[in-house]
Amino acid sequence: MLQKPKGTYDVYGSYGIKILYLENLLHALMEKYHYEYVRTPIFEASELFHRGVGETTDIVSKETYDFVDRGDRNMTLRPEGTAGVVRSYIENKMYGNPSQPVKTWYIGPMYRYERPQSGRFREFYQFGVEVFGSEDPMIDAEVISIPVNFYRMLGLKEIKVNINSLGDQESRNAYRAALLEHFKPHLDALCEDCKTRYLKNPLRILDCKVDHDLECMKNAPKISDYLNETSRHHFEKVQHYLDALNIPYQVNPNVVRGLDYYTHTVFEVEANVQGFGSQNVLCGGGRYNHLVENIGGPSTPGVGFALGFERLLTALEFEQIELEKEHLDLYVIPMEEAVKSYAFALTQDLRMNGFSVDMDYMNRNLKGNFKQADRLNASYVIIIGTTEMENDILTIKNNQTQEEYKVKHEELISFLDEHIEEEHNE
RNA sequence: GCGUGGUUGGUGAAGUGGUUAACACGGUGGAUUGUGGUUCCAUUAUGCGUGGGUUCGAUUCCCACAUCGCGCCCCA
Repeated sequence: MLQKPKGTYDVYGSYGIKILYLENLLHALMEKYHYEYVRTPIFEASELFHRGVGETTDIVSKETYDFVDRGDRNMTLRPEGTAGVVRSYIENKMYGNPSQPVKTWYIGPMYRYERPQSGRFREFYQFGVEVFGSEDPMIDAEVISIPVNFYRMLGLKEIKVNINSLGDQESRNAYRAALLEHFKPHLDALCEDCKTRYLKNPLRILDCKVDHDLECMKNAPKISDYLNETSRHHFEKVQHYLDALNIPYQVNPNVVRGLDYYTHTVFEVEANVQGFGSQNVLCGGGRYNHLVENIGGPSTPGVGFALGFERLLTALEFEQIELEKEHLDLYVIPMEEAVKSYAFALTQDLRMNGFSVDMDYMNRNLKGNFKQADRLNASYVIIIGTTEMENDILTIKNNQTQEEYKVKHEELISFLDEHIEEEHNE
């Protein structure tokens, strides 16, 4: 038996209904926020993902899906959305748009060569947002508000917003130096991973789960003490605007995010779901004022975030939140061979009039057909026998109340408009 | 990449070195119920992840591989 590749999954059945529901919800939400849709290639020149990300590059490249195409070009399946959108922003000269800032959203599959784990796949779907061209802290708050509102709409109650500021380049460098200085005498006490982090990415030591309780972790220097005037001011404004939106948050100095390109605001949204394990961060993002420049564009500030679908759906499951159910307006039952084409044509006609309609294709008996109608969660059932066909009068039954009606064929649409409209309004 | 536990039908699963792979749900057909959602009957895996080995014989033992789960690394 051929199997799907490791770390991938098929979408079908009820999972498909959920995914489409989430996507439609996000689509509608983005229209309200007035962001524009962008779609970039699933593969890009490898170089794109290896630039602007700083010194963790060697690690990052090991976790991407790389391949050489027939023209000997090094290509990489995108591991995230930001780089591609930034590339597109530069290449299409969106910085020249008369309308600024440029606010974009995207949705699609991403690829990382990692060991699959709970809520983590090699092919996974992300939704994200990137805003270019404004340094206003209000934009930071707006971007944070998007996942918060989205999760609220879904009914996730136990969410926690953690924010932090890494400051501008100057602040960040000063802080980094202070961290190195602080941990130097304690190096022996740190775990092996943290020793590596000390060399590669000292900020991430603060994130460590193993050394969490060490004394030298607790009294480590705080980024807030190293923010210069501009950075401090920006961060205060972000909080001010979040307050204005009534979004609860927590300033958490340990939120540092993985990559080096972040400046000023960084944030994560966690789900505090029972039994959800270590993978409880639902989304993350921040401001990147130098990324566009690093990738070869004009100096342009940016803010963005991304959220994963897989982990979100796991969280919704844990919280037992039900999304859309399968629903059908009408189920058509032909009672015998002779009326099948009549029933078939009726089905088609009703579909073109805006109803969701299905019918029996299995030659089931009446009992089996009612069962099928229940399975499909049909609101109404139309039973067609020879009598119905000859008189052109249809037997239609409300599947919940079991009320039965006889309706002339030509009056069917207005009958349904009336009755099914009611259902939708309930 | 490292460690660890799984892999039996449409689903949840029990089980054993030797030909009936339990039970439940679901599916289909039939009977009964005035046109279904009740009850009853029948039927539903020549098959136990893949490949090799041990054996007279393996779904059951051993090895390898694949894959899923959990933890670690990493998390853009």
